[in-house]
Amino acid sequence: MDQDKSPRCGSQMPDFFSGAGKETLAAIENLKVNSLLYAAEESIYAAGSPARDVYILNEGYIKLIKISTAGKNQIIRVVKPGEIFGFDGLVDALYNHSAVSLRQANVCRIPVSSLENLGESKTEVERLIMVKCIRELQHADDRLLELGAKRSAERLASFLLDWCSDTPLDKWKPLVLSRLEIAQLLGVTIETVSRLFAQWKREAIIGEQKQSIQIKDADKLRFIASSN
Amino acid sequence: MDQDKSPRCGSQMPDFFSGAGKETLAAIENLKVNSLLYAAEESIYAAGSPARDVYILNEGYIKLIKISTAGKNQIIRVVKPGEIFGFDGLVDALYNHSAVSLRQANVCRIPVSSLENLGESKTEVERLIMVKCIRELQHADDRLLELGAKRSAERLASFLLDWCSDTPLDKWKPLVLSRLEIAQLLGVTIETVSRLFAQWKREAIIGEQKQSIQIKDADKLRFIASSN
DNA sequence: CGGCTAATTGAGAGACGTCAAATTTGGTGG
DNA sequence: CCACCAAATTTGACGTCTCTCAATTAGCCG
Repeated sequence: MDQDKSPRCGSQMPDFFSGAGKETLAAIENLKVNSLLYAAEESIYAAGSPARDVYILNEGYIKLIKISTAGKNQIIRVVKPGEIFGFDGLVDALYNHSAVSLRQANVCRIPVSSLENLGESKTEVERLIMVKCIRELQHADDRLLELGAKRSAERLASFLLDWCSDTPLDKWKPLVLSRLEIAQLLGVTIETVSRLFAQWKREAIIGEQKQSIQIKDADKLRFIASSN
Repeated sequence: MDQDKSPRCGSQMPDFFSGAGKETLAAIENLKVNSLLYAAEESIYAAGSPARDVYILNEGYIKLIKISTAGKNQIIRVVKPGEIFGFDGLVDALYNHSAVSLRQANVCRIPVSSLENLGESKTEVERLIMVKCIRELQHADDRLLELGAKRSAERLASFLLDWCSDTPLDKWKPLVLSRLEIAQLLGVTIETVSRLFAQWKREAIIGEQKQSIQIKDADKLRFIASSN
């Protein structure tokens, strides 16, 4: 797993650092961090294990999950290409959640220790991480509102709108998540998700084919997303 | 509101900076930021308004809230003394949530612009904020699990355990939140909270007197918090 | 074409929300 | 210090959304 012939970060500098200055880019480049390939459903790190590395997702999708003492899975967040994740190690000894690949994924693994030794560039990297953290915190705020104050139809509708927000209305958008995973993300059951999908397909609000979805009636979906 | 005779930050350096070096402390001191006094239920900033300042809570409690399009309130987080909050302005133009004092509160207001002009110390402040952000993100992870995967009794039980975690079992801990606010924090109704309180008081799991609570049977409460 | 998993669909139960009324609490002024 | 009022909390009865359990169907891979 560790030694594979995938290109190292240098040859495909992660999006995450796109805002960094020249010297920082060079410093990162110098780390010669290898990128790793994960198949679907592989564990990248587990909650409670030593948080030695920070990760950047080059390609594919990752889910960050937590499991309740009662054994229920909750998907905290879906990581998209270009994003950094797993930075608990900058503050704590252990990861606070688990990371699992949704499908084949290509990630850069950067040891926390090498970030600490970046010298001049360290502060810029910390600034980038601070910025990313603030954004993620805003996203977490939004999700807390979803889970705390909305019904299942509203949650699913806003999820679909958000998921397809980068896709033209007449295009198909790959739905990387299974029904179960959507359920675990939204804090509902798989049956509830399935029933809403079925209903909305009948009502021609959305379409689905071959793991891809399309929003056919965005207005109606937006109405559902925000109507008690 | 702006001009009040409360001491400025300098005379009571906020806890948040306690980890900072000498020079940074001096630089912050130099900002001569005034502290502000808020009565209960006053707005400190509103979601969607220009995020010009960062705040540090010296004394009292603040709730960060969001309101859904359907009009439901969700408490995102309760800010405790020594914590920084409202740092959206470091990244975005607008606040992503609203901040309201729970009771009388004393806060330091620091313009984002003055943080930008800290010179040498800027990077250390950014690092402190990064650290705080990562911690808050971990806390948000935990709350997403609560709201997404747990029943009302489990949510309330873990909230009480968390709220009282700094208090000896035989001491009374002031409960700053009303029933309504607890409900808005946990994503349930006020009636549900009230019923659980009543039941647990009957069963001598908790006690309550004059806005303060006490956990009488921590084991039982922990069991409830983690048992489906 | 079988065999396996994922997804759908139905029926029934239960947790929680909603609505309404009763009770307590806290604050105010006499 | 007490009476009084408004707001907060409690309690009950009822409805409903969502979960649970179970059976069926669809989709996919060898």
